[in-house]
Amino acid sequence: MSQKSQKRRRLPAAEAQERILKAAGKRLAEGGPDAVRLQDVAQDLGISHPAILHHFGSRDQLMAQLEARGMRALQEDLLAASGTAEDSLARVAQTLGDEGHARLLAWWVLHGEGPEEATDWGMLQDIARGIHERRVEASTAAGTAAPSEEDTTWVVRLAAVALFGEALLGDILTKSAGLDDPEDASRRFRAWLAERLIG
Amino acid sequence: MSQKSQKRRRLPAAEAQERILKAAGKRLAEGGPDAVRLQDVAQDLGISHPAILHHFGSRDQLMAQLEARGMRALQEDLLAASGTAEDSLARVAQTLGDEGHARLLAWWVLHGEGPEEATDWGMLQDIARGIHERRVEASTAAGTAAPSEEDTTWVVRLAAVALFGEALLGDILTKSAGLDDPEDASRRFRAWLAERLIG
DNA sequence: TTCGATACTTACATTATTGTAAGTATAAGA
DNA sequence: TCTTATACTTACAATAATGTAAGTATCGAA
Repeated sequence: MSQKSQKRRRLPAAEAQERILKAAGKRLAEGGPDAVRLQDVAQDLGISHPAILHHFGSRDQLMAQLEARGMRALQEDLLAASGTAEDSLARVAQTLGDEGHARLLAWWVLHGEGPEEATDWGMLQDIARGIHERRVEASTAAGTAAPSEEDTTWVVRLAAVALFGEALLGDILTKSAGLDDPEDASRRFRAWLAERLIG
Repeated sequence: MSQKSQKRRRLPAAEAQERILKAAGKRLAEGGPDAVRLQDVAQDLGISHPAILHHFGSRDQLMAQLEARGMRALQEDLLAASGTAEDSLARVAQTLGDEGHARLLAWWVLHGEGPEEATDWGMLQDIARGIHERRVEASTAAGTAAPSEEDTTWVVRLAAVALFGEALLGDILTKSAGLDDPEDASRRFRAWLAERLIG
């Protein structure tokens, strides 16, 4: 069934590594760190598992690169999403949910030894600051009292934990509520949440 | 170092199983399903790993009982917490966070094949209904417009995902914000959230 | 006190997974 | 075309996990 070894293909190292990281990342997002098995990843790619060891040295080093790569992608997505004022909640939600980043983050948090050092969470402070500025502007434009900085901190924190939780639990909650379209329920919930967070 | 086998102790089956479940549950909450290894659990208890197999037949059956037990405990805690009108958010938060239930839930969600069937999520609907009644009462007492049922649905969903997310991400977010006392930050955030959810 | 059920142990089988050794073959440069 | 570096393969070693077989010892009851 395997396609006859018509001629061994030999990729440049960079591309081979890229493919391996992608395949491993898929398994990581779906089943967590323990689901990243060299043999499985190798089979996904139609190569032998020592080929992976050849490129990465050991499973641990592969996982380290995966972590770094994943967190970098999450950061970039978050930054990009938070930059667009309009509809940013929906964008972050998509980043967390559809892209599987929430699951990745959850795996690392649960695993207890995530990429703490590798990740520059300071970025979140920048985002919070940016949002606070916008909130102050909005309130002055509306002639209402400006929100305190602490209030913005909590609003951002609420958005973060709520979207994260929604990405993980949304489907279960929808089912438990007796609804049938998780997509729709999630969308309406996020709309309601955005309204409530801004207003 | 191990205490000399002075005399083999022989527990009644029920108690032995109880101890095994407890030890396995601890490992489950800390490291997830893959961290529940028969040999480790056995060592925690000072017994040999086939003793566990003797009581549970297989690792899978042990995990099944763990799941059932964990979800039952979570449900009971949630019911108990939601019964007390005052401060119920804090109680649910404690149930989710301190007791490790949020982590358990997360593990199962991530693992993809949680105790779907075994768990009666319908309970959540009952809780939501009870909360809605209280909200309506409160609004009539205050002379304000009664909230729609849908609004209550979303409020409950928000509380659920936010507390869940906070239980998992709280410490990281606190650290990233440059604060130093995660306990205190979490408490203040929950207080702020309660205010905002009710008000 | 004896006897039977069974909670538990030791020793071993099985399997899955990571890692190693040694060789093969392909791409690329001289 | 010859050569060299190296991407990759096959075969195997090492380890760690679950599960099994057979026996031992303890508790409870007759």
